[in-house]
Order: sequence, then C-alpha cells, then structure tokens
Amino acid sequence: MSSVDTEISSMSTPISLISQERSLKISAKTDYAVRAACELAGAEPAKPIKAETLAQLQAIPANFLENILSALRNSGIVRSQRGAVGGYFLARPAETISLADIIRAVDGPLAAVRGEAPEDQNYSGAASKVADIWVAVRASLRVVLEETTLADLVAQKLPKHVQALIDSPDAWSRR
Amino acid sequence: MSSVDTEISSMSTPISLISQERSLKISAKTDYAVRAACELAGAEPAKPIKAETLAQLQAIPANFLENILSALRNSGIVRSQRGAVGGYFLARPAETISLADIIRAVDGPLAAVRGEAPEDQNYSGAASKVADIWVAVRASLRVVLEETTLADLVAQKLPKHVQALIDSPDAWSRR
DNA sequence: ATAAATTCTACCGATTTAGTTGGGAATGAG
DNA sequence: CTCATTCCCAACTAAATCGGTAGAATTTAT
Repeated sequence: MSSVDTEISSMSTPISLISQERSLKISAKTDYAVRAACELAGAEPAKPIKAETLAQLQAIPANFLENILSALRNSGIVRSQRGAVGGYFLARPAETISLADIIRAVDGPLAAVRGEAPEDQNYSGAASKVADIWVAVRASLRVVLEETTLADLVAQKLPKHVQALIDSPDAWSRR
Repeated sequence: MSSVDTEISSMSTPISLISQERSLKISAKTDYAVRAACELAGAEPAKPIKAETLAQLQAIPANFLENILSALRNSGIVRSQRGAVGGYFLARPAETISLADIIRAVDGPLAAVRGEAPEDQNYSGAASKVADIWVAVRASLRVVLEETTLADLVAQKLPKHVQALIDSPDAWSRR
C-alpha cells in the first residue's frame, strides 16, 4: 500500500490535547474545597458567608462550589444556615480541621489503590513489597495533610516539618 | 429550629453508590506499571520476558499491559525485542530506576493541581498559602518515590526513611 | 402569609479511566 | 523463503468521574 501516505514520519501529531493523566494528582474539587474553607476560617466564627460570596472571593464556579460545600457539610466540617441572612460557616474551630479532613470529605480516602486501601491489595512474586510502598506514600501524605490545619494556613504559620519540606532545595524544581 | 423535620435520619438515602473519587489516588495504570517493572527487575538482565508472561505473573489484563509497556518504552525505562524470542527488559540497571520515574512515565507529573504544576497556580486572600501546601505534598511524595528504586523493591530493602514511615504506628491505620 | 434569599437535589456533557480489538511490522526458527 | 511468534500502534468502547447547570425545596425577614 503505501505510496503516498507518508510524511507521517514528520508527524502530524496534532496532539489533540494536553494529556491530563491522573494519579497522585490534586483535583479541582480538592483545591476549591481547601480555598473555600480558608475563607471561612479567615472570617468571623459564627457569621455565615454565602456560597456566592465565597465563589467570588476565590474565583470558583458558584454552582460547582455548592456541591463541594454540601460534601463538607455532610462530613461535619462546615454548617449552613438557610434563609435571608444565611450562608456557610465552620462547624468547629479552625485549629481542629486538618487538610486531610477536607480532602477526604470531598474526594475520599488518601492514596487509595484502584478504589481500595493499599493494605487490601495483595501482591505476589517480585512485587510483594509494593503494598508497603503505597502505605509509605499514604503515610507521607499524612505527615503533611494530617498535621496542617486551616488555622495554620490562614495564619501563614505552617508546622515546622511541613515548612522544612517547602524550604528544601528541590521542592520547587519542576521535574 | 424546628422540631419535627426529622426522620431525616432514617432517610431513604439511596446513597447512590460507592463513591470512587480520585484525588491523590494511585491509578491502576501506575500500580500495574510498578508491578510489571518489578518482575523485569527480578529477572535476568538482558533476557527478554514477553508481555503475556508478565501479565500472567501479575494478573494484569494483557492488552492493557501492552499500552503501559509502550509508555515505559517511550520513556526509556524498558526496551523491547521483537520476534520469536522477544519480550521486554529493563533499559538500565534497576538501581537507577526510581518509582517516580515509572509513575511519571505512565501518569505524568506528581501532584499536579488541575493539570498544572502547583507553583503555576495563583492564590489570593485567605488561601494565599495554599500553593505552599501543594508543593509540600509533592515534596513529601518525592521523598518516598524518588529515593526508592526497583532494586530496593525486589531486594525487599527499602531506604531507611521510607521504612521508618512504614513502621510508624499509624501508617497502617485505615482512616 | 408571602416574598426574598439561599440551600439542596437531580441532571448533563465532556473527559478520563480501564480496557479491548485488530491490523501491521520486526525477528528468528525451520 | 516462509512462517510462527512477538512487539507495535492506532482506533474503539463502556463506565466512571469531572466540572458544571437548572430548578425545586426550604428557611427567614417582613
């Protein structure tokens, strides 16, 4: 066949698009949830802020944010007040809300392997230590996310070991 | 507030289903890639193993595995040999291949926030420190994934700080 | 009671995930 | 040479998730 086809080598590669794979990624939902929660933590304790206001403050699509706030409410992280002067506010002090709490509320357990916890997988042969690695990954995420609270974030005072990670030389290298 | 409303507790709650969200999750692709690479690392250096055999050894869907091996080959992690006695083998010594290399080959950069690097986001207001947190998350992932090699995994000798994470009391708590 | 404000629920399209299918192209054995 | 074996590669698919919208339901102020 052939004949003319080619030129292919040069490659058209329209590369339709930006690949966008996801494994160990941070979803928009998680990012939005943390940002909205920061705004709530930065405001007066029991004064409700309406969803629309949060959306504007953080440039989050308003209707999507409502889904997120709903998940946070179901997990007991925020509470809501309906009616004319309603809105959302934190359900407990910002010092007691970790980032891990927020992420789990909107996106489920950390470091799940194909929907299940790492310790529920079973690996054989040369790969038998792989479960340990996923457990280590989860533990290292927890070191950051379980210890950092909303209060830390808005006060711009992160826990020492978290700050140390950020200050480490290659933390900002893009790779 | 109310009074009667309740009953809510009982609530139909169809609970649509097991949620299965994904943020900071480990994809099937990543898991399969690491397991297949372990088998290659556990075998003799330049003796090719065919995809079908790898698939059986690790119970990975064979055709899907070919996609994954193709990605690993494009990233220079494995090499392949066609023909009757062909198959796949590691392109370089197992000591020089980190888990981060493998994950990036099949699923792109670690800890991307909505498709972009954390340092490319810009945050305002009460959330201005959020970028730092995502950088810390990425750095903590790297601590585990950049230092652990395929050789470590098959030898069942993980780096000290990784083993320390695994041995820490709450690493295995399910949460 | 009623209107205004806001939450809440159900839906929707596009992308991604996790695969499958099938054809072609090297390679080595006989 | 020829043919079986194996990789290679592109397209296709079903189901789930992502990101987002629309409208009904609820609460509060007046």
